[in-house]
Amino acid sequence: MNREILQKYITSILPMPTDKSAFFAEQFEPIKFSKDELLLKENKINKDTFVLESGYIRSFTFNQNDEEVTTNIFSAPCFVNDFLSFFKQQPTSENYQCLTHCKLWTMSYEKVQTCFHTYPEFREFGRMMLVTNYSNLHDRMLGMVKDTAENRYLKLMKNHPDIFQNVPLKFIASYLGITDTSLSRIRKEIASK
Amino acid sequence: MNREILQKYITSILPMPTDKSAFFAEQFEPIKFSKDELLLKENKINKDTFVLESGYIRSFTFNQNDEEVTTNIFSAPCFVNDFLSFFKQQPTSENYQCLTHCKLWTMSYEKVQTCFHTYPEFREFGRMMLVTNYSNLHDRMLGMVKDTAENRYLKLMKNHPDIFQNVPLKFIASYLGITDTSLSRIRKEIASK
DNA sequence: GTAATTTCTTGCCAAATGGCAAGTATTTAC
DNA sequence: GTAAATACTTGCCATTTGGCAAGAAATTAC
Repeated sequence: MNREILQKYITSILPMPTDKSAFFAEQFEPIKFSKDELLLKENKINKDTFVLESGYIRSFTFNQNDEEVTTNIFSAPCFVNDFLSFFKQQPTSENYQCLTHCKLWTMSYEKVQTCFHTYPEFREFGRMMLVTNYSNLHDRMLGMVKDTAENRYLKLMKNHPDIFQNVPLKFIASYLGITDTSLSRIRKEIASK
Repeated sequence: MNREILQKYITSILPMPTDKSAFFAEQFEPIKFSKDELLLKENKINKDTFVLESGYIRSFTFNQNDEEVTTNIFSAPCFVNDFLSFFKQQPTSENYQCLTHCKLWTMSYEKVQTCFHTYPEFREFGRMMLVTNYSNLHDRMLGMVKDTAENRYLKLMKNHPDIFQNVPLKFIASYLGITDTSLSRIRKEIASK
């Protein structure tokens, strides 16, 4: 595992002096998960925050017909958390599942709180992390309202081509809000052009 | 205008002693907008944060065909902000338009920063505000992926029946990710049951 | 390496949603 | 109060997406 990747990711969220980012990166602990392991289970509390260094994770829940729905796909580097569950220390309603072997950095809720209280820059960092994640989610929401399924597919393909090499299409389809059958047809249609 | 409403709303986001919430409520200034006025314009920076006391606001942008798309509908009490534009002080890509006469409470970016630096509880409040808004957006996202258009309509009807009395259906339809024609048919279908 | 499992594609048809245009209802402007 | 503008509904038909099932392709387990 490579703590410099973590440090660089921290700086990408909030630019700061190297010694600061290095110190904050020091506060995380490395952890590895195997494929198919669950990082977080529904009805449990998200007690640790995670930063993904390498690998792929999805979150999923169930619809009215008890079918799995993939709600998010995480590709490194990024935070992997249910923010509501983590910051309010209340149960989550989703499952977080590793789709590949995963390397992560983790920090306990208590330690995060301590850092918030102790280091002003860490607070700024935390705030920017939330704002960035809010903004990403907002953009995804806009896509759901503005774009066709085909355009959502094309955007994901453009921004995260790596996901298509590492995550089964059925999960990607669900994440895009369509069925795997439809995604297969959209791909066929695009390929024929 | 009624500052107690603001104070109560602050407490609903993060429970705190009355004197604290009263003090924070004091930091906001009242402001009123007429119907159709723009609170925030695309390409401008979101320089003030707003809390809506009464009235209805929508945010909108444009799709590839230059058609307006309603991205959010705000009903009191709630924060009305482009968080990315506000916290990063960078231009927004959306327009925020009053759909009725609106009463709001406002605080400048500089004052928010000062309060963050000065009052630990204000920081906590700001964090919870972000987490709450993230969570609401996340739930809306889940609805887009999990629910049919009809179910999204029914949920909105259940959780915010007041919106249907105050916001034109064409904006609601767009917000739900469908056309006004489809919404009209869904309503007809439901009424016939 | 082979069998079993999972994933992906495709054909058939159904259901949901959209586009357009006309007509009705409601709201706004003066 | 009346005319104009806006919002909403509806019919007709097209397009998109879904459901199911069968088969092909790829991956996994042993």
